[in-house]
Amino acid sequence: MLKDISKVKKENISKLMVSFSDPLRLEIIDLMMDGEVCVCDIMKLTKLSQSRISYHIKILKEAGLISDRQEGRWVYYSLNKEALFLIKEWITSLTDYSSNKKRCCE
Amino acid sequence: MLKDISKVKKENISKLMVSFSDPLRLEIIDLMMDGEVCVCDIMKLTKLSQSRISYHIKILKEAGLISDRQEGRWVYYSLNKEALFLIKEWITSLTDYSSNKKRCCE
DNA sequence: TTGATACATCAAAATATTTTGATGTATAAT
DNA sequence: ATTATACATCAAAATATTTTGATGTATCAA
Repeated sequence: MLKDISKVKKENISKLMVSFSDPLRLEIIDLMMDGEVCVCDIMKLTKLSQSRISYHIKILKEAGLISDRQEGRWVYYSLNKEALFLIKEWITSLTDYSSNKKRCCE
Repeated sequence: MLKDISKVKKENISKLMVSFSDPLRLEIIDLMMDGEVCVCDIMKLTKLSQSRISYHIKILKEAGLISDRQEGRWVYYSLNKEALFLIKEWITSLTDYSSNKKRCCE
């Protein structure tokens, strides 16, 4: 099964996956691929309301997917590589599954 | 379904991520790491209702994450490696993002 | 100190997802 | 032919998530 990875991190994986599960959040993540962004950047680029963006930012942050850095009035958000590696590791463990064909319902 | 990796991407990624976003589905995925399973296997192992399992199986299937193979009365489900590689590739593209620090809101 | 900017947070409404229990379909065994 | 098994599907109810609009807080500039 998921061995060592699952024991400590299953909760995290779940939250991370939820954080990826909204199209708007995927868009925001997409924007962060070019570097740090602040909410006003996202507003300009997506034409979405501020509170709506803040809401999604919060989900991403609580999942550990993004980090923030305040500078004066601005808060800069960026992708958290550690979290991305965690997911990648988990996906890799999935691709290593055994393809045994089993009889079921015996 | 997932054939043309570079082209389909975003829509599929979104569906795949949604399919990962439910704890029950993660459990089902976990069970599939040991090889094929049928609904009755999952029922025995998880003690969940049949229709509940079927519902989640459907989501996973529609996202392209699992494949099915019927044999008599049984339907065997297994993880679809192509889909897993697609996700991995996407996550990899995220980890390659640039970490530029930019001034915002100008 | 006043006003503007950048963002967070809140409660209510809108919307989407999940669960349940019932029913349907195909296969297979008697 | 009848019955049982394995699973799918459906509609309604339960639950969770998202959106909206208003308000709050901190920073900064005049």
